[in-house]
Amino acid sequence: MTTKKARLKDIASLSGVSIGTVDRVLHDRGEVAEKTRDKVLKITRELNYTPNLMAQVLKSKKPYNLVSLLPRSTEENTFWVKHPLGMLKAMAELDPFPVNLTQINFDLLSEKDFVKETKTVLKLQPDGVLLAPIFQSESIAFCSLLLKARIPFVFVDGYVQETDFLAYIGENVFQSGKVAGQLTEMITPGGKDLLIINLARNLQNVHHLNNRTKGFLSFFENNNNKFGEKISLNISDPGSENVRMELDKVFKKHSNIGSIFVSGSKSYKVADYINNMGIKSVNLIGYDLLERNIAHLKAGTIRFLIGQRPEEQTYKGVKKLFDFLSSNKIPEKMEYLPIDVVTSENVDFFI
Amino acid sequence: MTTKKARLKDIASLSGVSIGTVDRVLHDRGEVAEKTRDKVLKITRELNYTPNLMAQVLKSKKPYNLVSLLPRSTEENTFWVKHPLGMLKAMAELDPFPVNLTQINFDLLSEKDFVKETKTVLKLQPDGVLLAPIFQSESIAFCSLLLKARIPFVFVDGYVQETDFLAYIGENVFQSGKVAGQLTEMITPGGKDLLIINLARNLQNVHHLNNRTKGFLSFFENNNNKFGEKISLNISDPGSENVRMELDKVFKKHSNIGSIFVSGSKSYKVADYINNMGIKSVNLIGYDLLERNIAHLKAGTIRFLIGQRPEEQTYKGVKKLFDFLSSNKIPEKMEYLPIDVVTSENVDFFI
DNA sequence: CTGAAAGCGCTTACAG
DNA sequence: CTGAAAGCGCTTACAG
Repeated sequence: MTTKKARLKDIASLSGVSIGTVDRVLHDRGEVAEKTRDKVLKITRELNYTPNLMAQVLKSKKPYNLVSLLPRSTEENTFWVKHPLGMLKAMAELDPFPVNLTQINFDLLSEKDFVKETKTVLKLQPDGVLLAPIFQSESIAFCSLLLKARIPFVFVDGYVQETDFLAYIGENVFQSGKVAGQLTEMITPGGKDLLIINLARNLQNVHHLNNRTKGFLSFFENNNNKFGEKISLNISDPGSENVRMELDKVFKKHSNIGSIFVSGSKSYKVADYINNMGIKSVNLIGYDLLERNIAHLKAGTIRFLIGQRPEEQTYKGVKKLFDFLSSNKIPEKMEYLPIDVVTSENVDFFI
Repeated sequence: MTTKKARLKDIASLSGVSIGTVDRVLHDRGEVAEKTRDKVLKITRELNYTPNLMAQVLKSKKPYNLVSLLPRSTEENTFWVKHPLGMLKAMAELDPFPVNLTQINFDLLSEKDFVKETKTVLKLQPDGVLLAPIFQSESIAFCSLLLKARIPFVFVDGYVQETDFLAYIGENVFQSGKVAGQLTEMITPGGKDLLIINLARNLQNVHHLNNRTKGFLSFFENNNNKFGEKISLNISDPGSENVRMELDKVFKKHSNIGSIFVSGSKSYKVADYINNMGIKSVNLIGYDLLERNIAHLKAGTIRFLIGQRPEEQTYKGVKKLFDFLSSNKIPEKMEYLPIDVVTSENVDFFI
């Protein structure tokens, strides 16, 4: 273990050739006699040679160009505001290395804009791509172009099974729903009804939210069910007026609701309603550490938020792309991040 | 932003001197005329010069020698088994850089051994030290020696206010107790008694555990108290026989216990007891993702475990030492890691 | 007080 | 097919 690192020079002298030749062998640049090649490779293995990254980087002028393609954070949807921070953190750590990152954004609600921006990405001729595959079929098309151009890509937020992605970093959606189910079970008195709300404008997201809801419900399957009715509500127009109307209807019909599970990141909309109506003793469980969600968490209207570490997703995504490009490191393909259970008392350490 | 990085050469030509002189100025190696010095510094600032880490590292042969001083993980106490993993992860990431790490361990239960090993550390003449200051006064003595030798040190697990540490990475102990209190409040039916157990052999740890307990109790101060009695129990001999005896006494006296809070990492001992006695519907909340705790969590005997990310503590500790030594980066002094709320449904993503 | 040169380990033309 | 040399940006003796 204390042997010094082997250098090209060492391999060269042991093989009886020059370092230029060694380099040609190691980089498969051809023009080397079979016999020389074999000998050099043998010695390389014996010496357990790994290149000195410092020298390699110092020499090579060509930087790696990474491109990210993520939804734009908007007034109406601030979930995506954290993702750039993770990328910046990764870039800061990689500062000594020659890497560039170009951030491209698209409109979360527009397939057309997504397709347009995929073209922008391709024009940049990136060495690696970080992608949130919000739109399924459009993402498949884009990824097949990346594959053809031999550009590795990493998914965050979600993944598309049909593509040849380098890695996915993000939530296990089903299981995070199940965690929400467990928390709900713990804090809801027996006999009460449960209200399950899918609240999202983007229909493409439905798949995602459905999986969470399935996970949520799955928790109750094998537990002796101590609750009353499980009421499902889909709200596709998240305008406050519409949310109020929809919830009015439900609460008029059901007077025994004990807990509400909101499968998307807009639980604050439901919390607003609960506050406005002065409804007491209903437990609200939602997702994502948006400012407005956190305000309700601290005020007590929301009991639990489940966090999916958006920053860590993009941070790790950038790192994995770089490690793959610079050292050929093949990352673990599916990296599920921890499902954070966040309350008013520990939220400050998560932000 | 797209301006190329300035090099010594650029500063040299703009200042009308050689790069040797520029280097002398930047490293304060003296022997430079005041006037030259000023000019060089001015240009350096103007060009926004930062040295090329790659070239710096490539040139300098001298590696940084880090030393860690942590308790040994034992059969009886497996809490410390995770800490080395974080350090190894950091070292793997720092592989291209010239850093070494020597791990020194001591007996968690012996001040004498700790003092002995501090001497081992000093003999190694480290460039930086990572330390778990288990024994207060002995740690103060050690740290003052480090200070005298101008060796920076970072605390994990706990910190000693009286010393001049570079950084602390770990839990906010009081607040983590408060989180436990909140969870307890959420899942315990009104009117029930709460049992609070300090279970640890090492008396030095009492301060630590007391703080958690204080945090736990503080949660109930400002909430209208819906619970019955709060029973405190200190068990200093964690032998199973003794634990059984102590708990027998308590349960004989109190028949209305709704939840048990164990302030240390040995909640599995209490869980063992609960299982053996066939006690039902008591909520158990403990700390740390030890194997035996996790087994009880999955089996349902423990409801919540609170995690303090031991791996991340040492990982970040090593990184901060390296960043400080190599780039003079002053880290945030108090880095409180998130307080993880762990249940049977999300535990797998934490291990 | 200052400059010129060697060298860290690698890659990249170029000469043969 | 192979070797010798230049150079990436920095640091470190050495000469003057």
